[in-house]
Amino acid sequence: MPIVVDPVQRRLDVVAAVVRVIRRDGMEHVSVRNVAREAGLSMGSLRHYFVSQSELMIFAFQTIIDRIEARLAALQPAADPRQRAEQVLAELLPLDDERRAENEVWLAFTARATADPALRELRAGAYDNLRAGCRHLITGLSAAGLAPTDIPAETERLHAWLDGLAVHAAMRADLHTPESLTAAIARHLDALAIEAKALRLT
Amino acid sequence: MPIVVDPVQRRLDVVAAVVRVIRRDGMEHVSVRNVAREAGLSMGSLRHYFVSQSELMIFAFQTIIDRIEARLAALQPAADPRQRAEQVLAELLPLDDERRAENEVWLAFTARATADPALRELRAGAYDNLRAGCRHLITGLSAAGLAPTDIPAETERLHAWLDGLAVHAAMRADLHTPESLTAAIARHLDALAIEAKALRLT
DNA sequence: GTTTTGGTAGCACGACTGTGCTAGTTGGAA
DNA sequence: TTCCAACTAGCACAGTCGTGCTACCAAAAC
Repeated sequence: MPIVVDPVQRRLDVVAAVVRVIRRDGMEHVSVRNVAREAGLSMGSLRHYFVSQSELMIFAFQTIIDRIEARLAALQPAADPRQRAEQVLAELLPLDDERRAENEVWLAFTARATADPALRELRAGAYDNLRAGCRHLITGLSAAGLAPTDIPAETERLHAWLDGLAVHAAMRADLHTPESLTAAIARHLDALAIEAKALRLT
Repeated sequence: MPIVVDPVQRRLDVVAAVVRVIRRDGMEHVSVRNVAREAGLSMGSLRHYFVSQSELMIFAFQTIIDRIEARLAALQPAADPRQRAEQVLAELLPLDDERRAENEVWLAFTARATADPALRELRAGAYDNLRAGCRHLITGLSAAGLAPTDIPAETERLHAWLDGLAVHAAMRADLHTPESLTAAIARHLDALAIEAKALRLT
């Protein structure tokens, strides 16, 4: 073997190249050749790590998903449900460059997944996981009297609001600063608490 | 001239073909050839109506945007702010096949617009218009005591929730029935009213 | 009648696509 | 040393891409 390079790391390097191409040129320019060039590999070499383009796309999407879920899992869970919710939601919104990139790429894959069965399945799984995470947050808040007791309804509302805000942040990054996004988080959580309190009094 | 066909109608027919290709095969298969075949035209004929692919894409996106905004404008505005809000929000969510198709295609264009300056501009304009519409609804609700008085904050919240729900409906059409979507609208508007009332009492 | 105009059709070109395939190269194992 | 597996490189093929271009046709204008 030549210079020993961890094959796992190589595959991740290729994913990084995919991400750069998507962000710079758009999903429609993600070809085997472009990715190979971006990764500094020959076509043949790239094909040694990914036998087909579809395998490459699936691995790239899965890697992005894994990274986001790993970051969430690594959070030191706050005991206070309100703090916990702020923590998790802040982790899921594009508050820094890394997450801005992730968010853009996520959207690109999400769109492509509509017409690609394999990507569709990955997307559905990620959707379900995020929905479960939202439900968990709402359950905690609700138990503390900080959210209404209709768990499914508030879960759906939080989930839709969260993804919508992420889409908006990707569409108009100039209008959505880290400050405005964190403020939006606080506002939604405040609203849930106020509503819960009002419902309790009736 | 041969059979006289309204050139405006022809262009709209081509847009319909674009929509079908996007829904059936995905945005990456929208080529001049595929669209021409889908529209029952030769390549040369298609190019008589659209000199370039980019002009075709821009016109198609603009047409979708116009159609949605025209449908909104055609609504008989209810006097009651709550009914008005329900009316408008229901018009913007994919409650029937026509709007499901529009929603899917809208998402595809939205993704493509990230790397295409011309589409980006159209998208930004549509975003601003929808945001203004949300602001209008919130202003009416707020004046009637049915929404908190922080107009910008509630506008952003409504807008994000709305677009997020539309994305979710496109991603998991099976989980988002017309019934669940209209229920979600009612729930969010109820929440705004409850919150407004609670804030007024403090 | 001829000319003009609006529309249709499709070939040709060069560029790019994914993938099959062969050849070569390198470093550790036998 | 020989051998082998991991890896790199890139050519070849068939197909698709957007677009430039010419040819053709039918009806309206002249």
